[in-house]
Amino acid sequence: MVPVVDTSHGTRQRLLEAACEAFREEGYQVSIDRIAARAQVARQTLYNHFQSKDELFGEVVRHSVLSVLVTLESGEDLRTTLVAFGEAYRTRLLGPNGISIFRTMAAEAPRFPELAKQFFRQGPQTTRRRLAEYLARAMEAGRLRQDDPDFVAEMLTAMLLDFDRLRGLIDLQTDLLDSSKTARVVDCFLRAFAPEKDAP
Amino acid sequence: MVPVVDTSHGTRQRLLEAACEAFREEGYQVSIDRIAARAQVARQTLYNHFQSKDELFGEVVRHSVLSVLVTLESGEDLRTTLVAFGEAYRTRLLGPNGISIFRTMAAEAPRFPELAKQFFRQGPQTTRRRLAEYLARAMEAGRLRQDDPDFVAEMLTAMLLDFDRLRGLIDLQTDLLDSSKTARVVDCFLRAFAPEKDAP
DNA sequence: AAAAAAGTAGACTGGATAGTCTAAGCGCCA
DNA sequence: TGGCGCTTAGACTATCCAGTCTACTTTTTT
Repeated sequence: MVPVVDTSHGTRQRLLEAACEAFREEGYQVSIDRIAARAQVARQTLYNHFQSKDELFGEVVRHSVLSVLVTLESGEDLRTTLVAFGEAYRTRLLGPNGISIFRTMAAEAPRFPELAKQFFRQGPQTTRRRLAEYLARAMEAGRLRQDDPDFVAEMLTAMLLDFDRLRGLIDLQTDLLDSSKTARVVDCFLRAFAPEKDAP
Repeated sequence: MVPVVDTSHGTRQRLLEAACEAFREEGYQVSIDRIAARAQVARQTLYNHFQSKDELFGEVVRHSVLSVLVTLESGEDLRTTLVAFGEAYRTRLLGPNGISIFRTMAAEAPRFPELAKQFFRQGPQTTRRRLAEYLARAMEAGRLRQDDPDFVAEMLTAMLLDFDRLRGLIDLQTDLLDSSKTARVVDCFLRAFAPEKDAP
C-alpha cells in the first residue's frame, strides 16, 4: 500500500519539519526524544536519518534560513518598491519564525560558529546585497544620493527592524506589525538619502 | 584579621562577579560548580547566599543592565551631542559585554519572561526615553523637524547598531568599532530629520 | 513468498547537573 | 578557652539526556 503523503523521503521530511518546529519553540536544548515524538517516529529512526543532534540542527538551520529571505521586486517607483520590500521584510523577520530563528542563532552562535557564519552569509548578508544592488541602480539613475550602497542598505534594514525585533525577542507578543510604520520609515529613509539638490 | 578587600558582603560580591563573568562567557547553562570554582568558593557557600541558580541569574541580569546604560550629555551643538552619544552607545553595546548580555537575554527570554521585561524596560527603553526627551527639546528649539520623539529615537539607535550587532553576535570579532561610522550615521539622521525648510 | 530495507519499543551506558546533607575546619569575639 | 557563624569538601539524590544496542515488526522489493 502506498502511503498517503510520503515520497521516498517521507520520514526524513517529517523529521525535519518536526525538528524545525521543535527547535523554533524550545531552542537547541529540546531533547531528541521530543523531536522524535513530535514526528511520531521512534528515536532510532531519527538516528537512521541523521548522525547526531548537531547534524539535524545544522540541516534545520540551513533550511530555515531560506524561509526568511526576502525578494525585492523592483517596480517603476522607488518609494513603492521600498515600501513593498519593507513590508515583506518586516513581516518575515518580525513574525514568529523570524524571531525564533534570530533568537536561536544568537544563542547558539558560540557553539556553532561555522553554522552561524553560514547563516549570516545566506540570510542577512544576501538580503543586504540584493537591496544594495537595487539602491546602487537607483543612485545611478539619480533617484538617490551617491553613497556606499552597502551602508545605505544597512541603514534602511536597521530602521525597519531594530527596536521592534528587540520587542519581539523580549515581549513575546504585541502588535509588532503596525503596517503604517513601514511607510514612515521609508519616508525618513528617502529624506536622508534624497539626491543632493544643489550639486556644486 | 580583616580581609584585604572584603566588606561584610565580600563573599557575596565575589560570587556575583564570578557569576557575571561566567554567565557572560557561557550563557545561562554554565554550571553552578563552575561559578563556584571561579569565585574560589565551595558550592554550598553559593547556596548560602542565593536560594537557587535562577535567583543568582536574576541578580546578575539586574546588575548587568546598568552596565550598558548610556548617559546623554547635552552640549551646545546638536550634532556634537549626538555623535558623542552615538560613540558611547556603540562602544557599550557592541563591546563584549553588550553583545553577551544581548545574546543571553535573547536566548533566555522565553524562560524568564518577567526578568526579560525588566531588562527591556531598564535597558533599551530607558535609553530610548532619555534620547527621546533630548530630541523633543531639539524639536521645540527648531533644530529638528517635528515628529514623534520616540519614533525618531528608535530610528537613530537602530541606525547606530542593528547590523553591527548582528555581526557581533555571529562573527565573534572583527573591528565593529569603526568610529567614523558614528558620524556618518548621525549625518544621515540629521538629513532625515532636519527641520522642514519650506513650511507651507 | 522470501529477502531486504525501514521502522519500533525499550533497555542500557555514560555523563552532566541542580540542589541537599553531613561532618569537619577556620577565624573571630567574648 | 570556648562558642558562634561562615566556609569547606565531597558524598549523595534525583533527574535528564545523547547516543547505542537488541530483538521484534512492518513495509517494500524482487
